[in-house]
Amino acid sequence: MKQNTKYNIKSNLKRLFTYRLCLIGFKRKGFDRIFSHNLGEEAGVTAEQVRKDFSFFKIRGNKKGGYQINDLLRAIDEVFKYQHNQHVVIVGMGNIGRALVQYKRFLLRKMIIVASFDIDPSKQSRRWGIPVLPLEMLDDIIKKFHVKVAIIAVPEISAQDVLDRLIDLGIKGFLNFAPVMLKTPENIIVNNINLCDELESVIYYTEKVIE
Amino acid sequence: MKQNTKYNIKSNLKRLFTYRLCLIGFKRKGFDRIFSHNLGEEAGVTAEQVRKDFSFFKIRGNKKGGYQINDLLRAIDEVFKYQHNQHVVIVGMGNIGRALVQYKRFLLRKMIIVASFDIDPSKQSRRWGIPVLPLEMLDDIIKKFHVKVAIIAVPEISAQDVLDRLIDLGIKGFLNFAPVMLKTPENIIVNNINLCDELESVIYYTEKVIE
DNA sequence: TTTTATATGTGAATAATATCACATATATGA
DNA sequence: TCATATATGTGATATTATTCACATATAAAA
Repeated sequence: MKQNTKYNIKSNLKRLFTYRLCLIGFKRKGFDRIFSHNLGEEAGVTAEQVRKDFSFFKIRGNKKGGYQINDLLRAIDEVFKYQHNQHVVIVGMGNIGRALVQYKRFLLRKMIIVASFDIDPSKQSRRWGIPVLPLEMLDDIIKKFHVKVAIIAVPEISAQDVLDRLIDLGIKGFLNFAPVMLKTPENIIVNNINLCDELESVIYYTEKVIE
Repeated sequence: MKQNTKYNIKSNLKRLFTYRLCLIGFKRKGFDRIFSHNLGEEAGVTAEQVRKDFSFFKIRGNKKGGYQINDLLRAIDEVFKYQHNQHVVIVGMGNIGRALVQYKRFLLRKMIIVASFDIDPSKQSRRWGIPVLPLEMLDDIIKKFHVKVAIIAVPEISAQDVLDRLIDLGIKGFLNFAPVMLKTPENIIVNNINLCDELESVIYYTEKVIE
């Protein structure tokens, strides 16, 4: 299995996120135990799929007794190495960037946006809770907070430049909102989110179902 | 192939988006013809994959001559039925909602956010270009603009209620940013975007590569 | 015009993923 | 405590997705 730039989140990992979401829902409803059957139904997969996935990630339940929800959540957190906080920087303070720095949920999962960056001096204030800094300060911040992951929310025209620069400064993983295929060396992870594509595919399938 | 709620974008459709992105890039660089080999390299897949995908979507090239980029782009647009504008509503004017209504790129793909909605009366102004309306007006707008697709950007606690209400009003497809598994009847499409999951999976793979 | 080199398009082969089926362990109730 | 019903965990099987391999068409060159 080649670890490469051109890269999709493995579907079993994706399902693990879904399971977590479902488990949190079940917990909220007062359950503390769950069976693969219930979880599968909620997550939209078969019970066997759930068990196979758990098996893959070395998560084990009790024969006949199912799974303790708290155990499962802890085990899933374990997969994501939840012990320590993760520092993240974000480059580009446009619409998307501003939304993300204010997105509180990252904190609940111990992902901390330590600073944001923009070339536009007029944006360089503390208006949005965390500092908006000039790109010259990337090096300092990345070193100071041991940042390994960055969010790219710049216009597509400058995305490749920003990426190259961040890789030089030691960033290994990217969440990219710019609609371009970024070129990277081996062992650099880029997860692209293309909002247009996401909306468009909804429209595509909606029309497919309707007709 | 069961069309269901619990639902992932087919990977060949996803690749079609990637191809488009690459093609736009090639075009910008001055190319007007492309071979499956080039496109595959750029998109991070094999040339055979490119051809199989095109074949699946009934997109055909010229033996020996490759593909005209403009033809390809037109054919891809055809897959997405690009002739007419698509009206979309968005519910929830928090961080994410506000970013999306200002996101210009939707327009380039003829996806038009015709109105946004929020229960908070203090948000009900025209501050962000399009009107922010109370939810009571959903029915009017959906009828007036023949809306079939909605973006849900409300807190998770109210997402299911909003979804149910929108389904009642005839919405068939959803782009959902609330981190919950929404329950829907058959033939309703929900595409979930979970920003925490996306960032977290970058971190996951980044740590995997590093170690 | 004819030749030739080369890119497409697609069945066949392979690989990856998901489901089935059942042996095993154990929670539950008698 | 013991019997039993039932949920897990996982090899075997089926399905789906990708790659291989090559016949075919044709753009480009002679």
